[in-house]
Amino acid sequence: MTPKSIFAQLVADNVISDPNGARGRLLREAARLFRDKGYERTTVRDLAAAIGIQSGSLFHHFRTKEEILKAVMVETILLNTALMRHAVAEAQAPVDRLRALVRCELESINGQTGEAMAVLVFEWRSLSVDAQSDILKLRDVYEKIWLDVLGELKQSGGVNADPFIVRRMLTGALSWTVTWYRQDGPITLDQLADQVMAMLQLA
Amino acid sequence: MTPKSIFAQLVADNVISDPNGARGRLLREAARLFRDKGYERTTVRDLAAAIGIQSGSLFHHFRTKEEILKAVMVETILLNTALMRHAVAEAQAPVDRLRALVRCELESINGQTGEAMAVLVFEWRSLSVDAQSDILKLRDVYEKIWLDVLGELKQSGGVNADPFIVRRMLTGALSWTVTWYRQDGPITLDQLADQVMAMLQLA
DNA sequence: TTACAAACCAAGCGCTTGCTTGGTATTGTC
DNA sequence: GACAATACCAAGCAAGCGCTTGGTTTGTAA
Repeated sequence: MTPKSIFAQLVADNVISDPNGARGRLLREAARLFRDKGYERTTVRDLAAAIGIQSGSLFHHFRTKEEILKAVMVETILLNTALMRHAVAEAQAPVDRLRALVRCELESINGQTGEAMAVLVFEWRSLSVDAQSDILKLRDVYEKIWLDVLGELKQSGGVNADPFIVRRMLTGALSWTVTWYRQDGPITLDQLADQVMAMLQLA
Repeated sequence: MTPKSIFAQLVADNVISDPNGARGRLLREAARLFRDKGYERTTVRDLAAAIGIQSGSLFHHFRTKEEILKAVMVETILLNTALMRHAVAEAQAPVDRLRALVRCELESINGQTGEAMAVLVFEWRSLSVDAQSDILKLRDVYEKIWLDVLGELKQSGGVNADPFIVRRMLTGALSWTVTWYRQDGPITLDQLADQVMAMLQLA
């Protein structure tokens, strides 16, 4: 299963929006604008202009501006949970599974879905409390994949620190790459994943 | 030199504002509001109300709202650079110096100056480009302290990964603690620092 | 007591915001 | 080709925003 075919399957199942449709196009542009300018600084007029419609017409597709932000986050989590699941399934040894997760999350953050992932990380506070708890449930599913792998590694002696804490530290470390890593820079995502493993003395 | 006396010295030297004065009080409240609600969602009326004056009166102390954000960031960096310098000076072995830096940054993020540090990390985009480059210069001084210590450790074989990358990963990991660590929770900041060192297989 | 600056208030201006409204094209279906 | 349903536009409203203004109070020092 390639990332592309996973994506196509989710679109077919109506889990995430078709990027060619109006809704999907808006969500992609919204993610880009939200990351570049922040949710608050992005106006509904900006969003509408990005897909070439009037600002009022936005509210035919979404009831509120916040609903757009939430949709970006929900679809991003669902997609990346699926990608993560497949990445971990293809590796055998616990260390390899961790590397696969690291590599996959780096790809999520710095690849195609990077804008949306950055929004997920940095625009959390812009959501209402209700929406936050909805997203949190989806995140728990995602996080469990990580915790299972880190738990294995702890038992086998690969890591010494607490899995929960390691995961939280890695969340911050990997998310933060969005602020400094450039795909067109001197190091590849594979090399970056290697550096992370080296930092943890696991390679 | 205790953290308190370092703070007092900086106030005496007019490097940072007296927390009892109007300006210092506003900056502390601003940091709290900016962290809790975000810069954009915090209005000048919120800021004024927090120290009990009218919104217009704010502009007697600061020319613009952005100037308040910038002041929060500048003072925070200057304070923490000084704290960091003293922390690293008191440790001897490279590993101990790294632990001192980790411990110090955890304190910055989760202690008294936590609100302001969170603002520094998460409200970066809300600054104008000019203000960003001003802050960046101050950050470089701060970062050099880290890079020197990590460079030593790399040479002595304590770490295998690239110092620049390790620092960036640690920046993310430690900053991220602001989103989940609680001072009144089950683990202390010292234990958290130990976990970080264990994660890096340095303890 | 006077003089003057710093600190503050009350009011509101000009603008932008998210969102609504009433109406018009466009599309799919039988 | 009739007929909804869908997608969109043009206009604008009510509220909130950062900031300004003219004037008053408070602190300080001669």
